[in-house]
Amino acid sequence: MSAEHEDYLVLEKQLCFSLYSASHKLVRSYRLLLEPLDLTYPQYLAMLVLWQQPELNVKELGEKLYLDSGTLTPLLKRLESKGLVSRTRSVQDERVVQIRLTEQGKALKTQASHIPMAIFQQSGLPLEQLLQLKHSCDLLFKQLEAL
Amino acid sequence: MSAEHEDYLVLEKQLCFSLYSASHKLVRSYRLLLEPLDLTYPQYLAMLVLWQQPELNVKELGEKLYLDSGTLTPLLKRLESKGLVSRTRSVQDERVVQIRLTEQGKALKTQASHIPMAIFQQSGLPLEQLLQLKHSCDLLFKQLEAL
DNA sequence: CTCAATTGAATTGTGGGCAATATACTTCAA
DNA sequence: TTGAAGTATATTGCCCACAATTCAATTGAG
Repeated sequence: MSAEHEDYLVLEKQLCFSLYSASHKLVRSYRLLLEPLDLTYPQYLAMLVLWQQPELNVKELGEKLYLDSGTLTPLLKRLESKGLVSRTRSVQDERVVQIRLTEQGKALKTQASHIPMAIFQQSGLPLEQLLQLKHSCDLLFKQLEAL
Repeated sequence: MSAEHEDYLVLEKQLCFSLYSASHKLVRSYRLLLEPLDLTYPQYLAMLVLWQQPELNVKELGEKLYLDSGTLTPLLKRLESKGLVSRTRSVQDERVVQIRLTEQGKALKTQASHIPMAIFQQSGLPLEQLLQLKHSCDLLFKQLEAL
């Protein structure tokens, strides 16, 4: 192993660890904000999609969130048990499960409206830097996707 | 709820989701590279620390990785069962568990030496942008930490 | 010196992620 | 029309993440 390569095996120098840690820290920051809504961060992400499109199936939701049914099925069952969504098999194609926002689920949007701004303020970073960070993350995602 | 605030409740506009998705995608990208080493990404992170500092206790490791004993104890037991580390209670203070790299654990570093470069190439982004991304992630982490 | 407070690790319980597999349903071509 | 291939969801099993709790060991104030 060359000394040159060895240098890269240092935790503090790795972008990946920074991204990994920042992502977990962010999820932890959401925890307090989401506690009053009784949602976890992945559940909140699912609700974000449903607030835009109140009815879609598991596959469509998975494509938006980049998550598979092994993750979504139990998550959606938990949302269902809280009365926020309904899960019903499609009549046309019985393989498909339609997810629908309930009235209670729709109502929750009001309580969530302050969250994006709250997180923005907690980040303490200028908007421009956050937008650039988002852009780089999106680009990185697409590059790794393409492989 | 103002329409202004409502606009922010859109998945695609959220930095947090971009960061979250990029982080998961990155971990998935490591999976193939780490498979020959029989390591998961969090296990690889622990090994990175140990390759720099072959002996430290659980608390010290947790401080470096921002993980607690609830995560590390089972992870370290798995590394132990693979013969990569040893776990022994300190004689001076029996509350402390010392983690030590085994010879096999040290030897694994050679097989890992190409990984940082491989990931860099897979990212397809210029070094400068990656460094800037890392810097923003580190800054975001510190800001959220400070609350 | 003693006992209350603190500390380090482990355990428990809940909730993601995700690969692999299973199952039921649908489609399509021979 | 039938059987093979493809599709949508669910299940299982393993691993991480973390809050809350427990427990033993240590420390320190009085």
